[in-house]
Amino acid sequence: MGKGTITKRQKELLSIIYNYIKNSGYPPTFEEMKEDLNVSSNQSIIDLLVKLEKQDFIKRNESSARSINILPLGYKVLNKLPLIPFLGATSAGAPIEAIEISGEWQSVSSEVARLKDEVFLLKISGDSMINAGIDDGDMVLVKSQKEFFSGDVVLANVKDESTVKRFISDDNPPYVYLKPENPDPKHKVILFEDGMRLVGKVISVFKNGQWKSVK
Amino acid sequence: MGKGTITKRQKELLSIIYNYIKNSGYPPTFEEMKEDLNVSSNQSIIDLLVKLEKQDFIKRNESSARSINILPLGYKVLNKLPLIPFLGATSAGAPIEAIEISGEWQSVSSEVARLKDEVFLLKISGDSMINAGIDDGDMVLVKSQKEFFSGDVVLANVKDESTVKRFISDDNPPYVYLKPENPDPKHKVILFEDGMRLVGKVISVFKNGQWKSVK
DNA sequence: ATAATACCCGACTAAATAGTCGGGGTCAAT
DNA sequence: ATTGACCCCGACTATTTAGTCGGGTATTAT
Repeated sequence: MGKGTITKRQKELLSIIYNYIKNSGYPPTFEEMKEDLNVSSNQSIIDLLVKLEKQDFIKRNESSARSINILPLGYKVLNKLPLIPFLGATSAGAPIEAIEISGEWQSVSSEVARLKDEVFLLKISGDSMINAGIDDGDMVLVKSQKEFFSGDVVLANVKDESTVKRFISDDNPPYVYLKPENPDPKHKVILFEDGMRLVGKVISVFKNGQWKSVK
Repeated sequence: MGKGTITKRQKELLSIIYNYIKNSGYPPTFEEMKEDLNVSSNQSIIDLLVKLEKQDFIKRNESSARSINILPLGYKVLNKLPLIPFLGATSAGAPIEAIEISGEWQSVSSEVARLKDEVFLLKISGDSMINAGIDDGDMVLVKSQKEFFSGDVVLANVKDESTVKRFISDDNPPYVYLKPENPDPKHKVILFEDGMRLVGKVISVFKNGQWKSVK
């Protein structure tokens, strides 16, 4: 068997690693893998790990404890993503709400908590960004970050409200403000002032059943 | 300073741990934390870890390498969840597609890959479940799992297709099948047979701009 | 003044952990 | 028959890693 395939035993170990990480938040040691795989020799584990690594299912940091990463190919071969080809035409994710309203979701809460910092969806209300292709009721994907460039569509906290606008910053003359994308004069620019905070960048918008990137 | 507060140094270490996990997928060792915190003694790290632990910001597995978990309170104190109160009225998540189409997302790919196994969204095509409140074009949240109860709305793989139906299993007399929720007789029950596989439970459906749970 | 708290040092020990060495058995392909 | 891939054993070593010991300083509250 060559590259690209996986044997039963290799898959068993990969699955053990996957489950261990899922349950404890960090990867297993050799000892723990030996126990779970029901073998007594370190060499057995190493043999399998080396093969998993050669096929790009995992990555290891040598001489370092608990340092296995499962790579995308690894998740794929574990059949943990059986729907991906089907999902190709759709989209996927984890609504924070669904996770927080029910105790049923505790087991994934640590991963979700970590993920929540990175990206989240948001429902838009208002029409101040229609020229950027973001309409009332649309859902947008926001990536939480700290550095922004002029021209980014951002999610900002202004006083007690959150708003999505285009962020403009120019040095000459120096000015910084948030700009609505709607020609109607009732939408005014918001000068950047103390207490305002940029929360994240708006990456894409869900429209007509699919995701489009925001420019 | 008592329980519930956090000092500057403690927060620095917590932040170091957070970033390390985010970047490598597993927690740091004492040595790595010493380096990042710029101290030379293990005791410095232990002092801080013990205090973080007492305040329920982290959990450790004693005598075990790289075994720090950041607890929900820890994420909170790190101010990594600034939008949660606001998001309360909306929904959030990480579209798999958005992550895979752009190189920009590599840094979160390992978390996302892990999460993808747990929950994902799916766009429904067909009207076989309209009586369960799931219509053509709706987006549903599916939780990947292995145990199901009779009555659950499930995502099943039947031959080469995936379908969402209600799963029925009864002991007396013994029968197991998938049931459409549409009175039109063109939708027939699907008897459970070899090769069929239940992939996950349909938890909620996105409709009229908000998530509703599926019953 | 004294005590308590937070943070730190450097040298040390004990345990956990990854990795090595030199084998062996099975199975399928050549 | 022989080879190679795959998986395994048991004893071993080297390194990494957590934790200990006995201190110290600066700051703040009592």
